[in-house]
Amino acid sequence: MLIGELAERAGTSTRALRYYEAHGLVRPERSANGYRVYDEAELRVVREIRALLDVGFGLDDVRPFVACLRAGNTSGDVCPDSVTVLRRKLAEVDAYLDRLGAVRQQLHTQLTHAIAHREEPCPRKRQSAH
Amino acid sequence: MLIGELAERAGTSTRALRYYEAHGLVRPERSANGYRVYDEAELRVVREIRALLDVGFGLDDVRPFVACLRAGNTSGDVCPDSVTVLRRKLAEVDAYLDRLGAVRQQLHTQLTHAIAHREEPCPRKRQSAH
DNA sequence: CCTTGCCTTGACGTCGGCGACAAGGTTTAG
DNA sequence: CTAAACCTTGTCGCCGACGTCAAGGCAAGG
Repeated sequence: MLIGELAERAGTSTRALRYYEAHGLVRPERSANGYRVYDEAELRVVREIRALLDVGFGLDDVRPFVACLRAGNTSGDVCPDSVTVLRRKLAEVDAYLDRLGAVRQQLHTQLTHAIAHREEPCPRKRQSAH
Repeated sequence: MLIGELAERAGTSTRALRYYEAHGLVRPERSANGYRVYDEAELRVVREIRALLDVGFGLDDVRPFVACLRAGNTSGDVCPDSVTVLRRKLAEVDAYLDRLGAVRQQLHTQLTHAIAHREEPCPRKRQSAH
């Protein structure tokens, strides 16, 4: 399988695949003419990468999952390093949820307050008049 | 008041103040030697900017609030344009909360599943043996 | 031979809110 | 005179996951 086919089957771009490779997440072989050749297993790897990136992981976070798949597991999640990352990410998400909740609360307060005090008590202030 | 003092009083940097100015949010006068001179009102403006940026607003989102303050209001929230932005931002935050909630759910599922299937049923697979 | 459609390796652009540095002017205190 | 501590404009760096040319090689059909 060449890069174009893999990209399409994995729902991504050739550029992304080369990017992953440059960062050591994918290692295709090369045919005589220099083309990248991927086997079927790489399709799963790339899909794992995509899935994790879509959830907000960075490439570094993804590495353990890829290694886990390469180790022969059917899921990239089951290895200890992956679990560690999952825990950390879950904690990060929780923290972010808290922050966002607080922000939401503040915006809500601000909005209701603003609507209550529409355009302030006095319509137009003479600001520089005398 | 010069830029350094304003920066300190507003809890930000001189770099940030010049940046806001470059984007039309603050307009200091200039003294004879070319120094930026701010009056007290600008302190409130800058604090409004900071507060909104800290909540996740972009500079463009902040503009209406600044204009509202400049129009003579004690709060930057009360003008219609500000209210519009507040509504939009609230909606954005809500949408993001939903997404993050879903992500959290998925991570949680993934994590519990991973812990349940620690290192897969079969300890070590002979992958190329044979 | 030519075109079409793959593939290759660079290398710069993106988005935002600044940080950091360069090279210089001003004012004040010693 | 000089150092210190302000100020000025200008420009590059950052972070991340790519998008988007650029310039060219290779395979295959008409």
